[in-house]
Amino acid sequence: MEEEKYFPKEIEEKRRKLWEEKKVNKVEIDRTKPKYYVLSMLPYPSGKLHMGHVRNYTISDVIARFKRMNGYNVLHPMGWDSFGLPAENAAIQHGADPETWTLDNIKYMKLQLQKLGIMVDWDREIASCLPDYYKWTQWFFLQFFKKGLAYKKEAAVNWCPKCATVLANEQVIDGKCWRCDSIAEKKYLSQWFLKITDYADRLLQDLDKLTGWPDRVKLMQKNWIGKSHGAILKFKVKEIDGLEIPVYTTRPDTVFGITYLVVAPEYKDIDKLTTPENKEAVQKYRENASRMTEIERLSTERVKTGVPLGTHIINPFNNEESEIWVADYALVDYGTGAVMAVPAHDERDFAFAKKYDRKIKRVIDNPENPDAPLDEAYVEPGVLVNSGEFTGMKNEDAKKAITEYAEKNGFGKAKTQFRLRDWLISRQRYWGAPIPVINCPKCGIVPVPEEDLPVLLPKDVDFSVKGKSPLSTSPTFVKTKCPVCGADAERETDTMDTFMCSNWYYYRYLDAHNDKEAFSKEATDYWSPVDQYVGGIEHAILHLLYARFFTKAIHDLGITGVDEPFKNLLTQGMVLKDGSKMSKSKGNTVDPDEIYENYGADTARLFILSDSPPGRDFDWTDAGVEGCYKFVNRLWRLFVQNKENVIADYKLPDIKELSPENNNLVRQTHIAVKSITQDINAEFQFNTVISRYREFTNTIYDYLAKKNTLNEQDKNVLSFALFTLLQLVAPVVPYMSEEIGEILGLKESVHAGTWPKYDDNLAKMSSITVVAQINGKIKDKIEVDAEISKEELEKTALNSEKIKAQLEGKQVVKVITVPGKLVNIVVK
RNA sequence: GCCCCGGUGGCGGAAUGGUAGACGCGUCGGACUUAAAAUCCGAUAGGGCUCAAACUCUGUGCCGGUUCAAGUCCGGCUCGGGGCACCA
Repeated sequence: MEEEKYFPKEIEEKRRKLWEEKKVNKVEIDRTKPKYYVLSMLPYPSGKLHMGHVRNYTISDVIARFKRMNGYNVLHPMGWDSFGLPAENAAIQHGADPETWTLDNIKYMKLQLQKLGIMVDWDREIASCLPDYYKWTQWFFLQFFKKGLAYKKEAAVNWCPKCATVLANEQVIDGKCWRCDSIAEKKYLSQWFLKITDYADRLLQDLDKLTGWPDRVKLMQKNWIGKSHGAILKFKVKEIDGLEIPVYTTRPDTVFGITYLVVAPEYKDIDKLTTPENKEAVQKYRENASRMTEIERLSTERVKTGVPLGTHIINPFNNEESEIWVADYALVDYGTGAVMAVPAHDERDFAFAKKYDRKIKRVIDNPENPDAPLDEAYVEPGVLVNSGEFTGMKNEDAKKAITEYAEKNGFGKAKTQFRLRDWLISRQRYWGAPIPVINCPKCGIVPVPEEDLPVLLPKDVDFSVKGKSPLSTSPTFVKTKCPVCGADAERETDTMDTFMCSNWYYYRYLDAHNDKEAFSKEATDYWSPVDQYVGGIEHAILHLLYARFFTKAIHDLGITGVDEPFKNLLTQGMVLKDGSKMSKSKGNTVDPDEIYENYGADTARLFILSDSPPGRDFDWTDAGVEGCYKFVNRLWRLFVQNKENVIADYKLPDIKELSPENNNLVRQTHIAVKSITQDINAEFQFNTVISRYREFTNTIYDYLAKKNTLNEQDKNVLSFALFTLLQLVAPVVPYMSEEIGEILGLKESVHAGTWPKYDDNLAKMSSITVVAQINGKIKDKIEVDAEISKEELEKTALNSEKIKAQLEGKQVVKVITVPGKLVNIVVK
């Protein structure tokens, strides 16, 4: 018999074109079905797909296909996070037009994605760099501005002195400029911020609602938001009437132990607080600090430094005077920018006090060991000493008592503090969405009227300009009229952080061509929230937190009804090659095109799901691809070699009428359906799903190996097994299963069909193996009827020859019987 | 430093407290072939005793505990990975 060989390239090419022509993945609102929105993090169009993309999109695609076969109306869209630095660098380095560069990459990568066989409704494709998209990014900015959620203030940015340019956080690697290795400095510029801190508490509290998120990610967000409880305490400055320094502390109980006070180098009142004798030293220290910040980050042993200002605070609790110092271990943008120093009970203050010979005053004792020497800061709970009327209190109680005392006397109050800072969205960059505001000399900051959106990116810019946004070099862009008073005015030349674009893309897919609004309420009401989000763990904090913030903000503006965007989250691990991270510099990357060419996308999909659970790192090996290619061929042969025996409209006789082998095969089929369905539903455990594919395939091969000829019953049972297998593998190997469905005479696409159901009564074998143990050690394995009663099972085990021999001369204390599993006989 | 997660054959990894190592990769042996590729069959944690089988002991990073029964639960270490990092 002439064997029909498996040629993946031909099949995949043919199928892909058919799917695209027929738009088989087109999806619309359909209220007759439950909806399911599966989303994968959209790629940056860097040039070529990498294996991380392949893994990400295969996972989401298999979920999408599985859900569609289970009767859901499934949306699985795709788009491009297409603003960003690489495009701009291409412009700087070889004069490319960022837009052309980006759109060319999109074109190429889109084909690569289509070759992967993902079921995407490409009519909903979006690209964040196109005006019909960024118009709405700008529109959202304006809504935030109107609500007071977007504001401008002076802020520190990373600055490369050699390139004379601002660096994004990601461009500062180990404290150095990514391009020239100069030490990055801090510089102060007026920048746009979004007030994410207004949402700190809700972002924290609502983490509890996200039961479908990995605990790890929720914990990372929780730490990032960093809520703490403490107090603001205000200290009068002895030398300056009316000037107070407020500090934030989580340890008001240690207030009697203050021996000095520290302000950050950028503290606003620092000039007032510095005496003329100290002016020079303080000035020098502050200059150094601005330069040293990043260098210091490099050192593991952070040496604390500081200089005194010459002024003093008065502690209102005991009227003691203490020096005020400037030290860079105080952070200007956390708390009040000033810290009360209690060396006896804070490790940092202790180290500083030792270095500069400051007084260390103990105010909390360990009740179990009150005379222990203070070799290091004592930070454990204890009892207050040397603390006036609070002496003798437990320190936890004293926190409250001292805060209340301060509040009553007007020099303090309780305070909840977050580590989360407002989100700096200004970028002095070209390839981003322009911030839609106008600076008018008379009216100040004026938002661009909504009807004038989008504010288009100009083409006439100089990319090589240093130290400011390239937009500022455009003669046509900057000069404009004030929309309020009509006077000559200038446009804002900063663009928005690309995270602002990726904040809301998953809503645009829902109504991608709407030119009246960002998306319709009808579309978001139907599709939101995202049921399953799939993407890399590297976005655990920033993107996922910004997107949550965005959703809450537009929820409060009445734009959507949901206040959490992503119901379930799957964070997939990295793709490694032979144990180490794939990277161009190591030369160990794998090109998806090459895999498509040599093995086909089906094999690539199968392999990338097969060896590791989705959440773990995955090691790509050449041997592994080969192994999966063999299995795909084995599957192909199983179907194609038996096509003569397959009955498309097979009928399955009652289980009681089946021959023993057929009975067995029917049961094995139900077992396969059950375990595969459960493994996908539980945790998207595709690695075990693929193991089951192999087991079930082996079962059918074994069945056939024992048959020379097939009678009618055999053919019907075999057809049942084969069609079920075909449905089960369809989400993972979509091209091959579609081709085989046609070869075997299916009238409609296997992907449009339904997911097989299982019968719990049939999803088990008629006889099972049970272990007989003595004191927990296995002594025998016995074959029993699956329906055997507990009593019968116990009797059978006790009657086993091996068990009887072992029980000789011993006394049975008790017998534990677990039906279907084991019998354990406890003896002494 | 603080927080989190892991440690199972040569490798990737399976295992609702109930047969540890499913499934695969690799390796070894065999069949088919003039030969090779492909394919198919078998073996594959370690040790003891055996010609062989049967049998038996030890094994999930280390030490201890709970339990009839522990890779799984609890306590204490240790090694590896990740997140945050002077947050007062």
